[in-house]
Amino acid sequence: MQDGTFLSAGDTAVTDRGDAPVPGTPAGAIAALLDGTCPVRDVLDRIGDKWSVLVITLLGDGPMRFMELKRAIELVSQRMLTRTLRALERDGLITRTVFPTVPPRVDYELTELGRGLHATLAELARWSYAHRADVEAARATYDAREADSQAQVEPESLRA
Amino acid sequence: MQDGTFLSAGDTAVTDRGDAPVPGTPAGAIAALLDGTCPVRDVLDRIGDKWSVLVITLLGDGPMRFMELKRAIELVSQRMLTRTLRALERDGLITRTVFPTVPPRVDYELTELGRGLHATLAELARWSYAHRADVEAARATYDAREADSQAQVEPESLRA
DNA sequence: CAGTATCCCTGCCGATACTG
DNA sequence: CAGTATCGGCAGGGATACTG
Repeated sequence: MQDGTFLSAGDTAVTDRGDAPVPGTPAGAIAALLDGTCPVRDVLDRIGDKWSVLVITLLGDGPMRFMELKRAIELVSQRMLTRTLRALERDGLITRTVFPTVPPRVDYELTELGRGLHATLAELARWSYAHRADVEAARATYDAREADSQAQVEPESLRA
Repeated sequence: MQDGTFLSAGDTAVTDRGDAPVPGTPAGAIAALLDGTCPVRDVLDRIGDKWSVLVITLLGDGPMRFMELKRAIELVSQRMLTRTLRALERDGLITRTVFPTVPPRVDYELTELGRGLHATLAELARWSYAHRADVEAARATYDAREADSQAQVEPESLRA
């Protein structure tokens, strides 16, 4: 299974660019990525949704109960918070502890696995934050060019 | 602006867990994250979509032209490939070079910024791949528990 | 070849109401 | 408090047809 592991996520380090000429393109790995066969896709799907990263981040500072999370995020609907928590629990990233009191109390906490992802996400966040100016500048430049090319087509509306 | 930077992505390293007790919960940072004010959300949105990571990965091995990418991914629609490439270009992650030949030829290539993200994504991919078994096991366990609890409700259908 | 334009459908997600 | 159930909007993304 060490043929076309997506992003060379396998055994060797590939932090920099092309260390291998790439045979023909890892078509197998790509197919796997789309089938849901690829473990990378799983994580991508999880962090791609609107709330998971937020929850993982909040739980990075220790366990919280349902309403604590709800109030902390505040813009999330009850439905989505529940779904998000269930998905994270299913993937073994958080634990769900029910205290059979009345009213009920449920604590959510990162597992060891969850803390690992939390750390990796922090890496990504750090990169994003460090390069926020570059991205913003790139967008400004791009949008300015767009506006210019539009300006050469639209002026007729002023001559009407 | 060093109050509640999301995921502590600011100036200090936080690779491991909670190094600060967290005052009250960084409500401001969370609001910013949802407003689109947060640079982390930008990256999350980008890598959260279906094709961006794939494209960045493929371009990690050098420039490619439109049809090369299309054929490499093969399941992507023309429409979505174009949109993905435009978004990446706008964010300054790739460059688009048009050769005014006939038929036209367009090359896409990672920028310096893009190569940085490529490296960070490789980190994430490596983590995902390294822990794929844990996630799979967690899911199996979870799903088995689910099936069990269902089994105590459903049997009536067998007694009908 | 490298796109743009149009149609359409699925599923994500929010709002609301109800329950143990 | 901590959920589940149901309805509905709308954006992401695919299929197809057309263009420079």
